[in-house]
Amino acid sequence: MATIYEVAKLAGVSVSTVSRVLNGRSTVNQQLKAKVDNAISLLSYSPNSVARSLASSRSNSVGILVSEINSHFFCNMLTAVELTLRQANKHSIITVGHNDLEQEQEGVDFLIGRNCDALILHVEALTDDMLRKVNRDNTPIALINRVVPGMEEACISLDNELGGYLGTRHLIESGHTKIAYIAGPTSKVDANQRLAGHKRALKEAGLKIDQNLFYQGNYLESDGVDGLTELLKDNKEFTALVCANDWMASGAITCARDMGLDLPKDLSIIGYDNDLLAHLLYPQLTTLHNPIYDMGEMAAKYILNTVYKESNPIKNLFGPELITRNSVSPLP
Amino acid sequence: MATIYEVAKLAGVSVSTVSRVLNGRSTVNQQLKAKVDNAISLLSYSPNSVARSLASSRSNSVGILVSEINSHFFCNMLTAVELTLRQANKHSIITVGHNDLEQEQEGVDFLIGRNCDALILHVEALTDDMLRKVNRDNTPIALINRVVPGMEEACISLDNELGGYLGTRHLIESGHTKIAYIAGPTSKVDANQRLAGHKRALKEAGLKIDQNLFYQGNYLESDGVDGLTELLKDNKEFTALVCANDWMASGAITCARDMGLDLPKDLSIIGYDNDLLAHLLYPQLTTLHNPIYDMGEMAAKYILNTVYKESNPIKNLFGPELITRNSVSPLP
DNA sequence: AATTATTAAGAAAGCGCTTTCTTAAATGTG
DNA sequence: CACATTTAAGAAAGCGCTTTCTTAATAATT
Repeated sequence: MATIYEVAKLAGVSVSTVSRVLNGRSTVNQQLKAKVDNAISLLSYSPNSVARSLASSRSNSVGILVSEINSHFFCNMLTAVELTLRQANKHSIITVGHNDLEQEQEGVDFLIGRNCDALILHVEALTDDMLRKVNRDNTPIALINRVVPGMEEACISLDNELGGYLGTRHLIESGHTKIAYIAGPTSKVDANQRLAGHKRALKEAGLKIDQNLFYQGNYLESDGVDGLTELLKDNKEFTALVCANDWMASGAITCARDMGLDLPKDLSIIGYDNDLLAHLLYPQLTTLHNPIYDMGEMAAKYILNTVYKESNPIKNLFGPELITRNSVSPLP
Repeated sequence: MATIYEVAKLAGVSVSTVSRVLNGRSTVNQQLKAKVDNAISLLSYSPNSVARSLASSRSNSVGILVSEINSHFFCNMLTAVELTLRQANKHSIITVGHNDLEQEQEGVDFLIGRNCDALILHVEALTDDMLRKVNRDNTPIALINRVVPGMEEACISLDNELGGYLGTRHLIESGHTKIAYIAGPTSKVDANQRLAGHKRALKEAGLKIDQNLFYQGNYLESDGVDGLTELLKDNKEFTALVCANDWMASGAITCARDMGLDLPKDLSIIGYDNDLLAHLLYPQLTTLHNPIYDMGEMAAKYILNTVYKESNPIKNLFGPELITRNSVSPLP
């Protein structure tokens, strides 16, 4: 790899001049600029961004840390973030934290050590204090799916409670009154919010909350199977089932079919997230759209605003939207 | 952020000594080491990897460039690569090329400029020559799903032809003789290989290749719908359908159901890739497993061997495996 | 024409580390 | 005890850039 010195030598100018044409800042004489450009292409020179970054303490790249990378959900988010940043000529450095405190911590350190101009995080293990500290220490942060007190304007999140409410209300409006629920893990804020919305809808309709119609799941497909199996025991009565995410709904659908139920006539099912799989299921799943793509885009735009002087309008709270397909049937 | 100087000052030693304990190379006096360790934790010092990388021209990170990041396929691969590297204490810098020559080129330059010790690439636009050049220029490369003459040992690929053969042979063994085919784009090597395998199986069984039973698709779900619609026109006779990937098979299944066909009795369908969606479809899809996770892991191991002196056994060619589910029914 | 203000380009310092070179101390040898 | 050999720690150079500081040349002002 050629260095800036070789370019300067070949062009017969100083390195400062080369640096200037490289960065297009101060005006450089046209002829000199031409010479430099020529030398650059002759040597097929490409500046070393590590050196650049060290010297300028900027890097034109933002660090992205996600919990996992093995689901469509995160891919969707990453695609949006990467694309938005790329369009602004910024690079993405993507790292994975596996929901583990140590790994998330290490990931953040790595990204900061790499001179990232900012971070976009989707993390669970790091505490609010840690996040606030990083933010104070001169590395701007955007947070997805999390609200940290004191840095609200940097948080892009989803109104999970509203989604929970809308889903259950849809069932109620379709005539259902006996509604079972398979919940997500209590350790996750979003799962609790979704459940809270469900309860609000029941309450509003004057329906009682029946602990017999509740199953504690963990967001996995198998929890849908186990949950519905459990709920169907003892001939409990219900005509509709709310699952806190689409994967559990998928498991429930498989289970219901295996039990010989005719969907959606015998049982209406509703999911959450509008994952890619929702429209592949049979019957196609009615669910709540989780606009994670848009949220990723928004987080990127927030960073472009704070670090790179753009001025995009920012929206911090996103609303889920009911997507009606074929897994809910009205009760007469 | 504290620097190595502050650590040295606080510990009362020279920066060289701090650097030595940091890198654990030459022996350092126990007492001094203790002092340094103490100073490090007192200042919660974390070395700047940009500076480190510039000084040592190593970075302990490998660059990963993939075509896209919005599919389960790539996520799977990335997960494997990231995990394998992480376990060896190496970091991953992930970038996306969007199958565009300029973007792929830029991505490679970015990663090299970031002093990546090596690259793992899943690219289509970059030419063989370009890849060989990068490889010669001192940046070791591993290639996934591509074979570049002259650097075979760095290429991890799938025997697509074999998969094509196995799928069609499975149908033939189940008694089918009239088999339609929805192909992937001719611009993709893997698509052509899959088709070649299909033809070999037909030939071997003495069946003729019928152009009427062929549809040219593009790997999209909608191509499955369009393809089957087209094939069903004019009452063409066939009892089985091979799709060059699972997404097209998914489209075909939806289409078949919409046309009132009873699957798999009226039509056997087989896919390719064993994408996550395969087991969600109804009927669950018989398909060929594409071991992309294992391939990603292998590519990472190859890099660990060449750059970081490990010595894992390397396998360059992976074989697909038939996964039988419920979308193929035997003909009497 | 003499002075000041502006501009363009070079010189050099510095970003935060690693690593080679040097020096001083500790150890071994006859 | 004088000398050679090994070892541990510090000094300093350098990685490839950016950016501030200088200086020289040009333009503007009175």
